[in-house]
Parts: sequence; C-alpha cells; structure tokens
Amino acid sequence: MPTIKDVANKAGVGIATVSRVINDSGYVGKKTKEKVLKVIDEIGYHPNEIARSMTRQKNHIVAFVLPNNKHVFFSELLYELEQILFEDDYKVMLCNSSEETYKEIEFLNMLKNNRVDALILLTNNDIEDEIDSKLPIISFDRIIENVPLCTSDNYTGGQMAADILIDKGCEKFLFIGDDAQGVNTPVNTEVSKRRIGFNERLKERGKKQIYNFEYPLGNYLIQPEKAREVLLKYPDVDGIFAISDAVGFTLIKELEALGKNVPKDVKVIGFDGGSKFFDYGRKLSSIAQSPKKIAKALRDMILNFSDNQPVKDIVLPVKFNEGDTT
Amino acid sequence: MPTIKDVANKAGVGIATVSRVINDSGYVGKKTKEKVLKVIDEIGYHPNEIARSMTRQKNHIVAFVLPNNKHVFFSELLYELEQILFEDDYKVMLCNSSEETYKEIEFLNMLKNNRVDALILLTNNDIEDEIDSKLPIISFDRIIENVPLCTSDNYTGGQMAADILIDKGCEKFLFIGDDAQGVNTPVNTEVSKRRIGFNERLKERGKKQIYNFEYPLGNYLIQPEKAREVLLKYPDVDGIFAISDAVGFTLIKELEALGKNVPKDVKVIGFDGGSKFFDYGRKLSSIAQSPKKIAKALRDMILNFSDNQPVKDIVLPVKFNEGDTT
DNA sequence: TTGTAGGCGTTATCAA
DNA sequence: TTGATAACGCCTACAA
Repeated sequence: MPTIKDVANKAGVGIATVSRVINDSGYVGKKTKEKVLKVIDEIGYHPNEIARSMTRQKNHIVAFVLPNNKHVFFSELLYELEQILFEDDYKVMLCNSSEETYKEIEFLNMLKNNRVDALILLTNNDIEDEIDSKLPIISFDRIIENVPLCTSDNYTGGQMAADILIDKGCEKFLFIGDDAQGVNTPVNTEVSKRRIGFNERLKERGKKQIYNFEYPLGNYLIQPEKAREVLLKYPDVDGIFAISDAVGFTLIKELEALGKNVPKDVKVIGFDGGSKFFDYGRKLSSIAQSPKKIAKALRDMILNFSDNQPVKDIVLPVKFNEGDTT
Repeated sequence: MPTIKDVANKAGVGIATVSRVINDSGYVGKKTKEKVLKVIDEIGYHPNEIARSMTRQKNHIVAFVLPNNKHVFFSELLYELEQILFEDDYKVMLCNSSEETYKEIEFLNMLKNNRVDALILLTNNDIEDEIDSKLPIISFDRIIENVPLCTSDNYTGGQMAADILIDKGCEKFLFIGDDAQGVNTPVNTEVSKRRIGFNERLKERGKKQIYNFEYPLGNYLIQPEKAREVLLKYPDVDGIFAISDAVGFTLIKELEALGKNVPKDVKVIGFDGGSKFFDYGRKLSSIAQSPKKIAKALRDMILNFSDNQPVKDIVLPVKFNEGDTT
C-alpha cells in the first residue's frame, strides 16, 4: 500500500503538501495540486484511515448495541441508521448483545478502547454502574441517569391504544407484555410507559375491568402456550393491547385457535409498526414507531456529540396504523 | 483518557514493560507485573485500539457488504457472523449497499483505506473491475475471478427440489426466480445454480414439462400481481420451486387466492430456511441453508487471511426442511 | 506557497 | 528483566 510519503516523493513535494491536497486544506498551488492528484491516481494511493484516526482520536464509527438484529423492528432501525449515517461518512458497528450482560459490558469497553465516536445502547440488563456518562453514549428506550435518551412516545402510544379500543366499544381490557425487559436484572425502560399510558387512559375514561399480564418475555417473543394460558385465564376480555406486534400476532393466532373472531369478539392492537407483517397473514392494527425518524434523531444526537454540543433527549411521535384486527 | 505512558510513569517503569504486561508477551518480573496491573486498574487505563491498529495495520474489523440487513435470511446470517466473530474479538461493520453500485464501490474503497481485516462481499452489481484480488475479500454467493467464494450447494439444492417434487407425483414444473440478481448489471451468481440443478435433474428423470420464469426481482421480493400473472400463465403446473422462501410465500398466497389447494393441487418448495416464517402462516417446505455453518465458514476464511494462509472456496451442504406445502 | 519536524499511542527491536 | 527508541502513516504548527 502506497503511503503519503510515496506520493510526496514521486510528485517531488513534501508530505504536508500532499496532506493539504487530500484534505483540501490550506494553500496549495494549482499546478502542484494537479501534479499531486495525478500521482495519487497513478500509484493508487488511498489515505490510511487508521493513521487519520490516530491523530484525530476518532474513527468515524458508531457502535449500535442491541439485543438482536434479527428482530423485525430492530432490523429496520439498524438499516435506517446505517443508511443515514452513511451520508455523514460514519460506519456502523453491529453489536448484538443477545441480551447477555457480559456482552453489553464488553461493548461498553469497546467504546473506551476503540474510540468509536458514539455508542447507541439498547440494554436488557442493569449496567448503569458500568456507564461513564462522560462518554458519548446514547440510550435508546432505556432510562439511564445522565445518559441522553432517544425513544418513541410510548406513553401517548398507550393512551392511543386505550382510546381506540374504547371508541370501538371494548369494555374489558388486557395489556400483555414484558414490563421489565431485563433478562437478568430489571431495567428502567421507556417501554413500560406503554402499559402505564394504556392503564391511565382507561381509568380516566371510567373503565374498570383492566387486566395486566406482565410476562418476562425471552427473546422478545411470547410462547404460544403461555399466550393461550393467559387468554384462557381472562376469557371475557374484548380489547387487547400487546406490547409489540410480535406478541400481538401470537395472540391473534391463539385467539383464533380458541374459536374467537378477531376483531369481532376481540380487538387487538400491537406496537411497533404492523406493516412489516402484512405479507404473512392478518394486518395487525398497531401503534407505529418510525425507524426512519428514530434514525434521524440518533444521527442528530451523534453529530452533536461530535461538535461538543449539548445532547438533549428526544421523544418521537407515534401513529396508529389501522389494520384489520380492530 | 490515560495512556500507556501515564501507567508507566505512575508505576515507575518503562512503557515497554507496560506493553509487555497488557499483551502478556515477553518477560516481566512478577512484582513489576503486579504493580503495573494495579496502576492500570487504579487509573482506569484502556489500551487505545486505534494506536494498536496503527502498528499492526489491522483493526480487527470485518466489513460485511450485503444488499439489505432487513431480509430475513441476511439478517440471520449477519447475526450468526457477528456472534461467531465476537469470539475471536473481531467486530463487524454493517455495510448495506441497498443494491446500489456506488455504495458497493465505496465499501470496497473502505477496505483499501486500510480500515478492515476482511471484507465479505455480497454484490448485486458487476463490480469485478473494481476488485483488487490481492485484498482480503471473500465473496458470498457471487462468482468473482480470483476471489474466494463461500456459498451453499445451490446446485444440489435444485436437484433435491426436483427429486422431492417428482417423488410426490408432480408432472408439470415451474421454477420462478431472479436469475441475474443484479439490479443494474447482471452478476455471475451461484444462485442461478438452483435453477440449473432443478432443470437438469428434472430432465435426467425424464420430465419434459418444465417452465422457467426468470423475473428480475427488486429487493428480493416478487410483486403479488406479477406472481399471479405467472400462475395464470401456467395454470396446469403442479410443482413449483421458488428461488427463495419469500417468493415461495407470495406464490402460496396467490395460489390460494386463485382457488388452488397447496399442497394438494400444487406443491411448493422454497429456498433458504423456511422455519423463519413458521409463525406467520403456512409452514413452507424449503431447501435450507445454514446461516450458522456459513458464518463459521466465513470465520475460517477470515482467519486464514489473517494468518496469510491460502483461502479456499467453501461450498456448504443444504438440507430439506419439510413443511406443509409439499 | 511549501517543507520540516513533532506528536498521536502502540509495538517491537536491541542494548543494557 | 528492563527501558530507550524507532517505526506505523498522517496532520499541523511553525519556518522558510
């Protein structure tokens, strides 16, 4: 691999001049510039980004720590994030924690070691003690002291779900989901606001028959047997709000297996987006987050970190995607 | 951030000694070692990986260039790859090309810029001219001269599909899929061997009624209208081999919409895995690739690159996952 | 407008 | 066993 020195030698100039040319900085004579560019092309010189990172102590990499890139919503978010950061010449490092504490911590160390420009953290464990809030960390969906937060408006989303079910005539409600989200230890998650918003709005509007079933989901899914058990336990429920689309879908399948008609007997609303599942059966009504908007918000936060600007929390709006299950 | 120098000063030793301690290399006195480790802990020293990469001219990063991490099969492969490389302390950089030529090329440049130890390339465009085969590039599913290849045994997979459909009594066959896989320009892809293996085995076993429908899929999906059009064009077909599960699913939906019974009237086999779709409706019979095995093979190839060992092509076996569509 | 030299934080070589 | 010191490739004062 040719270096800046090779270019300088061959062009008969100093390395500083070559540096100025490739960075388009400082004064460079027109002819000199042309000559340098020609040599660069001839010998196929590419600046060594590692060396650049060395002086800058930044490597233009953003690490995204998440439970699992296979999950539909996460995969969309990951995709949008990578797409938008590409425009600013940031690269995305994929860090699947598989919900393991030791992996989350290892990735945190990577931030310290690798000097990534920023780390986006979607934890499933209580690793607050491991976090140095002076580092460029952004939390997605988890509330961590002194760490800037990006999330969707889960509380309003819960309220919306309540309003929709009430307006459609439901009387007996069930929320089903994983409140803790932590596998090994509970984490303080934004996601629980879905339940809280749902419950509070129901009460505000005078509804009394509300069941909450909080089940520690493994891998963000509910086992069909468990779902059926819950449905059998609350057979008179006619309005269900599921913490995610994935859970919502399992519920619908089990409801139908139990001979219920969705949405006639029971209405179901999920959370995340719904559209992703359209190809595979029912169109699930869902409170939708926008992966694209989230990605943009994260990008803005990252750029603020880079510019040493203050990084403020961002809460993004959700919207109702009507399917055929309400 | 403290540096190796800070550790050396505080411990009253030279930086070389500290280096030996953190790398566990060379001789270090027991007491010296303890002292150094204590200081490292006290001041919270983390070796700067950028500087390490500087001397090594390697950064322990593998770039994975793929069309889109949202696709089910790719997302599984990505996940498995990240998981397995984590064990060897490699980080994975996600590079979505979105099937765009300029992005693929930009990611190739990243490799030249010395950022990554290896680059796994799943292209959708003819960028062979841009590839320097002396660089640590591994091609997945695409045949590129002088670039080591990792792929599943698509040819045998096609043969298997033929055998299964024949054995189940089918007489009139349809292959449907995207042979070129290139969006802008055709690429020489391993994937077309699915069709070739299928056709050749059918002929070997004396079958004459074989239709091939090669449709340039955008985004790896087939539009439902297009699928229906094809099915109407070949109404007497009773055995279908789809290039992917995603295409297979669309076909099943359209077949059912046309009043056909799957598998009674028409049998359908997909390719990739099948199980991923189990939750959302039919259990599609499928020639399954193993993302885990592929990831392991890729890991081995990467390690060989690192050790300057020869890197040989790897072709992995596929197996038939029986669902309820055959 | 250009070139020299020091520094970024490590590793590796070579004396001591 | 240790510790200077020279790379690694680039950027950036500072000088010329």
